[in-house]
Amino acid sequence: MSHLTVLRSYAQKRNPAKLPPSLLFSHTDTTITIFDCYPKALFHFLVLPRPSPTLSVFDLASLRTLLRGDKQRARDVLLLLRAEGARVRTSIEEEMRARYGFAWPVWTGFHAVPSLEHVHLHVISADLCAPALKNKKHYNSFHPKLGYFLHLDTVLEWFDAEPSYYDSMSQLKKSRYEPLVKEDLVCFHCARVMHNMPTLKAHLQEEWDTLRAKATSARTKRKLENEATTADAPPPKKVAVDVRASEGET
DNA sequence: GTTCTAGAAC
DNA sequence: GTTCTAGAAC
Repeated sequence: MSHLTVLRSYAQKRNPAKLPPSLLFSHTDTTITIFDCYPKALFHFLVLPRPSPTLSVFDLASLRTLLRGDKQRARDVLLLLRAEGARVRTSIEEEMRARYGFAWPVWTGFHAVPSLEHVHLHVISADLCAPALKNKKHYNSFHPKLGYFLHLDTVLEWFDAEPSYYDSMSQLKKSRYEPLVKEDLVCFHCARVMHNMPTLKAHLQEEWDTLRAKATSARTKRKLENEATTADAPPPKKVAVDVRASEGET
């Protein structure tokens, strides 16, 4: 089996439950959600639409083939992916709180020029802190404002635009998108230009650490205020020290 | 998609 | 001399 068609092979499984648990996150009658094998963020899943009698693997070869086939059917598939993507996002947010004590944004969208066959919706946490994120293409392909990463809601808006606009966008021309991944490394948090990948990765980690510190100190502050209004609450001395320490950083 | 590595960049 | 990128090979 070629590595280029590995996603198709998953989507075609009659019984997805037999996929290894290290790969399969969840499935429905119409979708299969897997863990990305090379996660580019702390949380990174792929939602795959499953073929059916009215939706062949050829229709699902890529977002491009899907959009250029029957338009109403394409919209229906995207709506299924959106619904499942929303469920996955909710699971991610629960896990974010459990593991890290706060939840941060999650992006759902497609690469304009995919490397693997079969439509796959990325559901990825907005940190881009992961060992498998190694080069400029990896980073730029998920940058939320660059244009290569197509947010699902943006693609759905194409359906309500002028038909000529839909026809134009659904071409997903390589010549339009491929140059984008070669652009400068711009931090998606603060828009600063980073001069190489090691510098960018260290900076992204700092940005996420700051995000976490702010979120958890805000929560601790709220908690302290609540306790202050409760007469019988014991003075939370250790926590109070932590709050002063983290507030001093900002 | 990843790995490997030559040679550019520092 | 070492780090880093980017293109070839898979």
